[in-house]
Amino acid sequence: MSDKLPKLTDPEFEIMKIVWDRGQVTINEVLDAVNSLHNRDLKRTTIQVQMKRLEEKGWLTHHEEGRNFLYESTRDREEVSREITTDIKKRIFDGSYASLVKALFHGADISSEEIERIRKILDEHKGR
Amino acid sequence: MSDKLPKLTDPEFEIMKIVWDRGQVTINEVLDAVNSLHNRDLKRTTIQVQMKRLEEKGWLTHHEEGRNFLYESTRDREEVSREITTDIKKRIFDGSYASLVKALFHGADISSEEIERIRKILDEHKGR
DNA sequence: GTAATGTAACGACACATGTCGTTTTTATAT
DNA sequence: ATATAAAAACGACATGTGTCGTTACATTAC
Repeated sequence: MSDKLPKLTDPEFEIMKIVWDRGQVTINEVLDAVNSLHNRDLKRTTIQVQMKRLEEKGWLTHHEEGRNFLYESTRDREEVSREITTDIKKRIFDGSYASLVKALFHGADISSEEIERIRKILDEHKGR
Repeated sequence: MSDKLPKLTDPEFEIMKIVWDRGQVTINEVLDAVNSLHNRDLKRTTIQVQMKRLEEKGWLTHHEEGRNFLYESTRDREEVSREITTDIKKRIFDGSYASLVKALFHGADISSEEIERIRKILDEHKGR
């Protein structure tokens, strides 16, 4: 259980997603990915500063690779996803799984496949 | 489906929770609740400014009641909860319910009651 | 009617965030 | 060794946040 890191802002989270997708990235890769994925036209320095701040906050590390820095995440994507959902559950739904799930499904059209998958997940937690 | 409002910060959300709990509140009620619930010692002006900003953002309205303002939420609590979970699902789990639920349950000890309740919720969504 | 008390309004300030332009460094190609 | 090109560092700036102190206003108690 690694330490709690400072919260991510939206743009920071977008960058983290790209880092998780690719494992190791240069600033330029992130720049291109952000701009094409989100139809933006951010400048290189913008991404650079964001990533520097992410490093200051402990979410990224880098090492030099020739002329470039290669950045990678310090945190496992799944671990972070879990933390986020758990936090939402606690903060918004008073810790109740059922309340969260109910809010999540309310008025939604879920495919039978999704429902089956979720059932399976439930089954795995039967024993405990 | 009301308009998307600006995101809430953490302190703002704490205030909204208190407002939802009570329906109509004065600034002093919120102040007392925040300070006792979270062991803080915030000043009245702090809460006042927060609530004013919440009103500017569209989350609260107020009317005068004698010497005080009475504030209330413009948004239904459940509706907001739903929006938040749906947003998390989209932004973090690429829209997959199953991924979210899986992350949520990972390594957790859920009571059989909770599991049953969740099963019921699933059943209700069977038909569609 | 005036004093005391409780509220709302105003203005402030430090820190974080999102975004860049410019300068310095470093590596590569001659 | 030097010019060029790419990348990193630096510094900046507007806006948003969290937190107050102080001032002005209204209500209640004499």
